[in-house]
Amino acid sequence: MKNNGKNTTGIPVPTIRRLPLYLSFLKNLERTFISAPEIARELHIDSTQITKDFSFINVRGKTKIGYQTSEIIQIIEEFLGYHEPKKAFLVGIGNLGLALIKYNAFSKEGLKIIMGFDINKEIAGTKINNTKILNINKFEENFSKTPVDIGIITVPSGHAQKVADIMINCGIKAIWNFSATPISIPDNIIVENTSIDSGLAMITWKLNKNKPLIYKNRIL
Amino acid sequence: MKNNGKNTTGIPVPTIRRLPLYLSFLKNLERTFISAPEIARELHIDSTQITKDFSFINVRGKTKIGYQTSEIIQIIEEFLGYHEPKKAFLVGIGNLGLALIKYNAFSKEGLKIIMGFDINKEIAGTKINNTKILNINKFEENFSKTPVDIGIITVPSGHAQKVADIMINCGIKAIWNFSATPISIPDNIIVENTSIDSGLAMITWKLNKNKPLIYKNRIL
DNA sequence: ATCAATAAAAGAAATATTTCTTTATAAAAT
DNA sequence: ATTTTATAAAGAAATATTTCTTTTATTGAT
Repeated sequence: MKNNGKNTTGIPVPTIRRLPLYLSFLKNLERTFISAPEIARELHIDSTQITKDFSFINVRGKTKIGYQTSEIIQIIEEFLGYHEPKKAFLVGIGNLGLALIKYNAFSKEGLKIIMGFDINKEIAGTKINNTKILNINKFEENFSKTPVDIGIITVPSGHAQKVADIMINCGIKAIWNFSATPISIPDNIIVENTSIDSGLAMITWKLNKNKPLIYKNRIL
Repeated sequence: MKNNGKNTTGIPVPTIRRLPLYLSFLKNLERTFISAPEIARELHIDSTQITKDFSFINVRGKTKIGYQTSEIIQIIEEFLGYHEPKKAFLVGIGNLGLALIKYNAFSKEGLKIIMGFDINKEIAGTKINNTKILNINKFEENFSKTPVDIGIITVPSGHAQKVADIMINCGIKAIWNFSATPISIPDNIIVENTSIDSGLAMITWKLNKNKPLIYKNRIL
């Protein structure tokens, strides 16, 4: 099967994945200016990669001084759309679903989980952190009333596809899939698989190899 | 800063990250044989990439027939070390920490969280899913008694480095960091940052770009 | 038995990403 | 004012990864 989509933006996907890392680091920093080599030492990322990453999103630094932290933060947040919050429905009020609903950081990162759904009838009608939980059969109805951009899937593997189908049917734009099973979706819908298992795969593989540094760059 | 570690194994990191995906897909499959093009259609990954990935780990298929599912499963599990379980201590019994401890799949994936720790004195002494929860000041003591390979960090951002320091001090081999803040570690310790934020960054960026397919390969 | 079709395998090519090298610049020190 | 030093910036090179192309093998159909 061929796949003809191209990364036409010129900005590498790994760069985008590193941005939240920079953001988190810089926000905990009590400094007005910081140089790329300094960030490099702390984050164990090659310093030229940092300057390259910054240049992709048009963050400019001053020779001998470094980059202005507030400017980097502002530009990254702007780039990632933190200032125009996206709404989401979450399906699967298990442990992970609960964790995500309660995860405070999302609100600062432009994500609002405005409703949760589950098959379990006992939790339907309850509230978690001001987020209403409803039965999954109310998904479509609520979507029509208040459409959201993102559908978050935190159900057990076996049920992920069914949930995805409901979301697709409603016309959702993006699906964030936390289940271990990959889901089938039409090509015009955005999917992001955040698989905990992939992290575990990396760590166990590194452990088995028993080498200190496996790959050039720590943050893929 | 230069970084001289090389990926000397020849097997690409993205390939390793895709392995759990194949595994999950194949385990839900009631088939003795499957071809790469078929997997490709389901997973939306280029079929030649699948054959390449399989060839890296010495999975061999038969022309016109495809690959034997049980063989792929067996080899991937072997490669990722699922058969020789790794032990872990987890620090930070918040929502995410709880979710991970209760996450059943780990046991099948070669990870055993054998103890949990937190600063909250109220939960010290309790049990979650047969996993003892203790005060963080008991970490070192328990580590000496039953050393583990992996330390899992699920504390809020501000505390991640402190926890990492405790782990490093005990001589842990690998740290799996779920906090948003990157941690500083000596180069001989394995780190894996599983950042939920990086997934969110991707999804919001894709949404902002509003294009159907952003990158050639969906699973990085 | 031969032919057509499907799919794996291997290698080549293309692309993406990282790393290195050089140059330019501005601040600090002499 | 001049020199030194730290650092950003830009481009080149190297490397890694993906995608394409060709070859080969095997099944099933004629």
